Amino acid sequence: MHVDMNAFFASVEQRANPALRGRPIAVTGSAGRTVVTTASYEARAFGVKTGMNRYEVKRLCPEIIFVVGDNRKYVDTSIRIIEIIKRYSPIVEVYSIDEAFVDITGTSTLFGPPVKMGASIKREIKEATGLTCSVGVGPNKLIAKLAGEMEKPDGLVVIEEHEVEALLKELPVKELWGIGSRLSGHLAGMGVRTCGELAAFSVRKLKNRFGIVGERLSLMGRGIYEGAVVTDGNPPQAKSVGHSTTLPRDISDLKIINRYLLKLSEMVGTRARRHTLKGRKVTLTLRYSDFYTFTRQLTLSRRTNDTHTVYKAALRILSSVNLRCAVRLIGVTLSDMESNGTTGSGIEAGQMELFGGEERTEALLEAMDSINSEYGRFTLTWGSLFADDETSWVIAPSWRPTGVRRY
DNA sequence: TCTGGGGTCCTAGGACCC
DNA sequence: TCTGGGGTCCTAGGACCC
Repeated sequence: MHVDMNAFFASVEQRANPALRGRPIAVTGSAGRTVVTTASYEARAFGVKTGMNRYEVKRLCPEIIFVVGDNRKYVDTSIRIIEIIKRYSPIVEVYSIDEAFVDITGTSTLFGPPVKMGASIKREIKEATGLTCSVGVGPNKLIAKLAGEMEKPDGLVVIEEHEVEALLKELPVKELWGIGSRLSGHLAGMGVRTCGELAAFSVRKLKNRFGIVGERLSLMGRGIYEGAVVTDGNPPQAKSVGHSTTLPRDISDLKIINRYLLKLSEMVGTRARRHTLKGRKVTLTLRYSDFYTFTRQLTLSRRTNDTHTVYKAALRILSSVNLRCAVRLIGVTLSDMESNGTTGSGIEAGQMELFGGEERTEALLEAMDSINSEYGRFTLTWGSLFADDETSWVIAPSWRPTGVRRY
């Protein structure tokens, strides 16, 4: 079963503020250069979509109401919804803040057939939060997800195994979860437009063209999908932790860029430490004013989650880049993670501080983290960040209230 | 005053080693 | 009568997702 909240952020805002109900609203971040994270159904009627900037939206829908997103509200709501879902099955994959897969194989003796169970979940969520969702049921995650997409908002669709083939026959491949615009474009170039055509197409040719993905594509065309519903581990293991930000304006001044690097490194370090994760690879992402985006990566000698070790690595990478023009976006990511452990500065032996520098660093970061977790982030921070200008903290729809991306 | 932010997985080429 | 074959690690980029 797939449970997908309808226009989640926008619906939460409309619940919280009656003046927004029935009106076209768009939830955005707070920064000047922001985009729509969710549009209400009233706004969607005008063609407003996720990812649009303010000007596009305004052009399509002059009466649009922009609402700056409020992460706290979405997280609280999401947690309540997940609690409800978990009453129906222990196997719940929290796929994003507003979406979950549930393995309901064998729950029918407890909750009746899927239709009944789906209706019951929908009712409980509605009662607890006032929000609607779309529920899809199928023989696997791919089909359940597809079923969920078929009726929005407030849908409930069950697809039986024997219905799959007929259903997919004329369905454009792009509608399948995992086939995006690029893949569907390539497939179209090969004369494959529908799932039926995909299923009938030569597996050998697909493999030649797409490698490992080709084989999966062929199965997907037939509605076959092996991926299991994976309950979040405890603790869940993140593969990478990163933060990036689009600057209020394009910047060439290295001093300012460095300050952002420190800030981003601190955010990455804090989050990694909270999950007791350490990483060996530091990636710097830059986007130029012309939107050209690229990454540069560096492997450390030891894993770390220390803010300054990450920061120094990011600085080192930056110094190896010849900036071609002004920078629009900066990102820092820590990857190649391993759980366990404390802070560990991971600096080279030659630079190793004497007299327990590492322990001091750890103690310092621990103290900072605990203060900031109690009083809010950046309550206590590095002196060079004092001059910082406003930055927005947008929540991504993929952000998870629990598990890997928990703050 | 165009175009956010957080992830995962896969590929491909080069360095280096035996 | 040119220059194998196996492997690992590292980096960069691209596709996909919400």
